Amino acid sequence: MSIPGRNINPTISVDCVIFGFSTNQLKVLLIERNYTDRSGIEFNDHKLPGDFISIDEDLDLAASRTLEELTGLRDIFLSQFAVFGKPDRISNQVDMEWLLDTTGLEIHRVVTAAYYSFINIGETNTDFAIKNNASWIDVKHVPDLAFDHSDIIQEGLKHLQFSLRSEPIGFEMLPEKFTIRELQTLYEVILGCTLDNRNFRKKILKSSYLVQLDEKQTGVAHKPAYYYRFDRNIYEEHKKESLGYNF
Amino acid sequence: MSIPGRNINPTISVDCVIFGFSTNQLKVLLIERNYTDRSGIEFNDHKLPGDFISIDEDLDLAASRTLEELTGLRDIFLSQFAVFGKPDRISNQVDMEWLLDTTGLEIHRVVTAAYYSFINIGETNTDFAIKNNASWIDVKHVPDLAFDHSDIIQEGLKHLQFSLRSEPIGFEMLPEKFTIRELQTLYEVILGCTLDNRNFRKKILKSSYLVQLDEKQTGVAHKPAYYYRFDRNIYEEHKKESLGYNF
DNA sequence: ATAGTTAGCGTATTTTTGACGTTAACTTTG
DNA sequence: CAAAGTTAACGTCAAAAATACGCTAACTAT
Repeated sequence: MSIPGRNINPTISVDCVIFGFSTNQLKVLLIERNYTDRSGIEFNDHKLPGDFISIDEDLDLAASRTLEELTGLRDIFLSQFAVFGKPDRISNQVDMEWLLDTTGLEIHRVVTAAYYSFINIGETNTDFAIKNNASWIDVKHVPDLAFDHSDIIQEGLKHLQFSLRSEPIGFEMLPEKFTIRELQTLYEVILGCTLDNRNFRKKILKSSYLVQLDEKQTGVAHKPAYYYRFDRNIYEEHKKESLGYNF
Repeated sequence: MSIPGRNINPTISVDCVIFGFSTNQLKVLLIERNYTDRSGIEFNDHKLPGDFISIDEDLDLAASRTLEELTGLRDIFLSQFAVFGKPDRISNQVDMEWLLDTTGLEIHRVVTAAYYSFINIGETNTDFAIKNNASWIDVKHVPDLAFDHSDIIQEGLKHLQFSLRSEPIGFEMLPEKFTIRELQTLYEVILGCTLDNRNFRKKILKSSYLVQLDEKQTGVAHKPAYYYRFDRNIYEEHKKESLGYNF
C-alpha cells in the first residue's frame, strides 16, 4: 500500500473514517485487504483507508493523500477526531505479518491519528470505490476489521452524532435534491432514535438555508413530497449573524 | 527532562494542559525551561508539562507519568483532546537546541498528543508546583511558550469550555465547600462572559447534586452566602437516570 | 371506489430561557 | 450608631422552545 521507496515514518499513521448514507443505512468506506502469508494461507478482510505518514509530512495532508491513493476520493474535508496509541494496537499475528510484508519493516507499535468525514455516496464516489477495492459497508454490520479499526469507527460515529446535533451537516450526505423525510431518516439512522415527523419538520424548516424547490416526488404510492436543497450561502451568512449574538 | 537511558520514541510526545482556578482567574500549569546554549546565552521560558513517550508506552500512561515527573501531581484524570503534528512545530532555534541538549538527538519533527484536565489548586498542589519549578499562570497572561504550546493551551481551553457547558465539572476546580457566587465566577471566567446571578442560581440549583451546607460565609461585608458541596454520588445516579431517557 | 401510505399543516400544553424587581443580612464609613 | 454599600436569595412575568398530538391532502395499489 505504501509507495515503495517513500521515506515513511513507521511509528505514525493516519486513518480515515468516511461516512455515507444510502438505502436508509449509514455506511462507512472500507478497503479490502488481501494477503497471502508465508505458508500460503489467504486472508481477506477489511480496513480503514489509512497509511503511515512520510517523514516531514503534515498529518492533515497525509490523511488526504492516503484517502485519495486508496479510494480515489479527492478534496474531502477531513477532521481529526482522536489518536489511537495503545501499545497493543498491533497484536494480531496477521496484522503484524501484513505490516512486515507491505513495509519490509518489523513494526510493533504505531500511533494513528484518526480523521473522519461524511459525503454523499453519488455515482462518482461509488465508481471510485469499486475501482479501488473500496466499498461502502453498513455501520451496523461492519465485519471484523484489521487492527483496532472497529474501535476507531465507533469513536468516529460518536463525533458524527455530535456534529449532526450541532451543525447542519446532514445535507452533505444527501443528493442535491432531497425530501424532508429523507433528511429525517438520515437523522434517525445516525442518532439511533425515532423522531416525530411533524416536530422534526417544524424544527428543520425554521432554518432559512433549507430551500423548497418547485419539484415534487413522482411515482410514490402516497402524497408526493417537495424536494429541498441546502443553500450554503444562506447558511454561511446566517452563521455569521448568530455568532454575534452569543455573548 | 527525559530519564537518561530511557528508551524513548523521539517522534511522539505527550503534553498536558492542566487548568486550575484561584483568585478569580483561570490558570494553567506551566514548568520553567532554563537552558544555556553553546555560546553561553541563557534562556528562561515556560512550557507545558510533557515529554517523549517511551517505546511501547501507552499514550495515556505516558501523559500521567510525565505530569507526575514534572509537577508531582498524581492520579489526575487526563483526557486526550487533540494531536498536534505540523511538520514545522519545531522551527524555533532555541527549541531545536534544547531538544538536542536534553535528548542527545537531532529532532526535527514530533507529533504530540495533547491532554487536559482541571483540578483544584489546593495547598498540596501548590506545594508540588513550587517544588518542581512548576507554576500556575493566568491563562489571560501566558507568556511566549516553547514550541506551539500556546496553541495547545488555546485548543485545550475550547475543550474545557465545551465540557463546562455539558457536564458539571466546575466543582473539580473549587474547594470542597464553595458558594454559588464562586461557582458563577468560575463559569464566567472560563466562558468569558457575564451571567445573570439570579438566573444562574436558578439553573444550577435545579441540579440535585448541589447540596447546601449549614455553614455560611463569615467576615464578608454583605449578606453571607451558604456554602455548598458537590455530591458525586447523587450526580452519578442522576446521570444514569437521564441516560435512560435520551433515546 | 376503497384502502393504505406519507406529506404537510395546525393546535394545545408544558418547559426553558431571559430580563428584572425586591428584601435580607452582613461590614464599612462618617 | 445610623446610613451607605454590597451581595445573597427569593420571586415574577413574558417570550421562546420543546413536546405531544389531530387532521386533511395526494398519491398508488388492489
